[in-house]
Amino acid sequence: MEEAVSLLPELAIKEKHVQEHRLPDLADVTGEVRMRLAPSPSGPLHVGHSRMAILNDEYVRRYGGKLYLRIEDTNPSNIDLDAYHLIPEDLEWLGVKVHEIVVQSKRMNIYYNEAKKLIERGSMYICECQQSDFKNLKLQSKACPHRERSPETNMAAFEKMISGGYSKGTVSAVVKTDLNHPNPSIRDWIAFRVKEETHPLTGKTYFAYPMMNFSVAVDDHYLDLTHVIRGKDHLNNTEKQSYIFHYMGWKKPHYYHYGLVHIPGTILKTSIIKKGIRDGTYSGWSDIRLGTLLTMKRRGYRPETFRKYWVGSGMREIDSEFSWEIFNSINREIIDPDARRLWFVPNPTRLKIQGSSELKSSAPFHPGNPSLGERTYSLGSEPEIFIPEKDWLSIRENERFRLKDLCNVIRTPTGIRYADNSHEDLKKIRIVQWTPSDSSDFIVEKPDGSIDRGKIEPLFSKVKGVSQFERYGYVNIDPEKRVGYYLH
RNA sequence: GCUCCGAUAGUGUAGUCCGGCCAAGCAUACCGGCCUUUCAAGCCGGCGACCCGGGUCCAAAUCCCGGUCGGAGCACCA
Repeated sequence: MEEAVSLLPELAIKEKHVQEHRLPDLADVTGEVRMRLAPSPSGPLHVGHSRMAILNDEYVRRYGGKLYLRIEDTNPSNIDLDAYHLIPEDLEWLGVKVHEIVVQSKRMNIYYNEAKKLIERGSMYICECQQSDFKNLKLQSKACPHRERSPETNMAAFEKMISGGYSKGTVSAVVKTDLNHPNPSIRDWIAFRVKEETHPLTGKTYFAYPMMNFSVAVDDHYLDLTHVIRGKDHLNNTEKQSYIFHYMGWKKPHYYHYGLVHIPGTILKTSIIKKGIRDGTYSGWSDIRLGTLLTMKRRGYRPETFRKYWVGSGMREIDSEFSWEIFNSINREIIDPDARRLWFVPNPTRLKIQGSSELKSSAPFHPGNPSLGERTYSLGSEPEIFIPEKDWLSIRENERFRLKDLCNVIRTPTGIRYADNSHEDLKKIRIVQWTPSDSSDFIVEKPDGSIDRGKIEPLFSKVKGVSQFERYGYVNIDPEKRVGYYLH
């Protein structure tokens, strides 16, 4: 290797420029790791979710081990049945290797059993206070009247609770913590509550559902997780969950909390998207305006882009702004080598090239990759063509400009006239893309919800996937529908 | 208000735990040049940052204290 470097000094220089970010090592790794992704099934995944998926996957790949997908469906009022299959599909597309899927609603008896152990040990009690009373007492660091009841009484109440003996809001199972804890939300937190809704998966089987902090602690233990990576918004939850680990004498996994990312310029909130789909504002989960993985896939983003971006962002606890600029630049690097060039003319203006003999055009599908072939058109004499209205409006009379890969023309008072086909002053004159008169109508849907209508050159039918519309942008095209989805 | 986090160029980050190799690296954006029949890509060069104030130390982006700014959580969501 050293020899090679000295023989090719430019290689050594190159080496310096490809330095990539590497995620920090995890603490206390002994052999394999076991980690998890824990989304709630309220809808498909979006860009924000992709971070936790990629980060966890990266580490399981680095150290070997097991990655669980744990569907957290213990709140029957916030479940979308489609999410149970959409989430694994999103992950597969992202290239995240899930080894096992765990569904919490199928583990209810595990949670009940652990709760009973805590009740026996006097670490959990059943509270029958009014919600507001319970809250007020806690704020004053005072115990509620049910806190010191005997384990037997609590056990009986818990049995009644899980068999449907209480109605919603009248009872809860509470984990004893520390009533003097400075953070009121950490004081005696609720572990189970009654839900009367029908659960999409288990129907009316259960009446008492665990709160996230309880089921997460129990599952993290029984799945024998070594490391947990999640957003900073879980910092308080980590502290709440640690009480369970402490009471049970369980060994805690290592926790990492990455900072929150603000993702500008797109719609991510599942509740808003759902409402929009219901009332017809959005066409579905892959509506062009959304930030779901389904939408991004449809626009032509590559899964590798997500991985590279999130690995580069690391695991710091700083909050940050998602950079579309950088994200798109990563994606561009991946797609550009295969992106065929095409001419698309938005808002076309039809012009006749006066005074021309028969014209022919020939342009490569990719200037950097001649093997992708070329597109050629024979136009006859004095052909009609389309150019973008925007260009036409800014071209002055007598201005000589070039129709790319065709010929130079001059604007006359009434239209355009053939000038020449000199390549000499290409750097000085305006070069405009054009399409022949027999071009197809084509529509480009853009992420801001707007639509560009125009003409696309006939040979677009040979192209599928992401192409680069010259002087316009990258577009993922659907030749059948004659529609493209704007990428960047 | 309370609790807990954090602060490196326009943006995203490396370095911070174990102070010196950091007169701070990389990417992106921007500027200039080359190449090019795209306002794409590529290549070369450039601009640009350790929040502020004290302290410890031979030495601080790194440790300590105070301030400022930003963020998260705050109880029957996950």
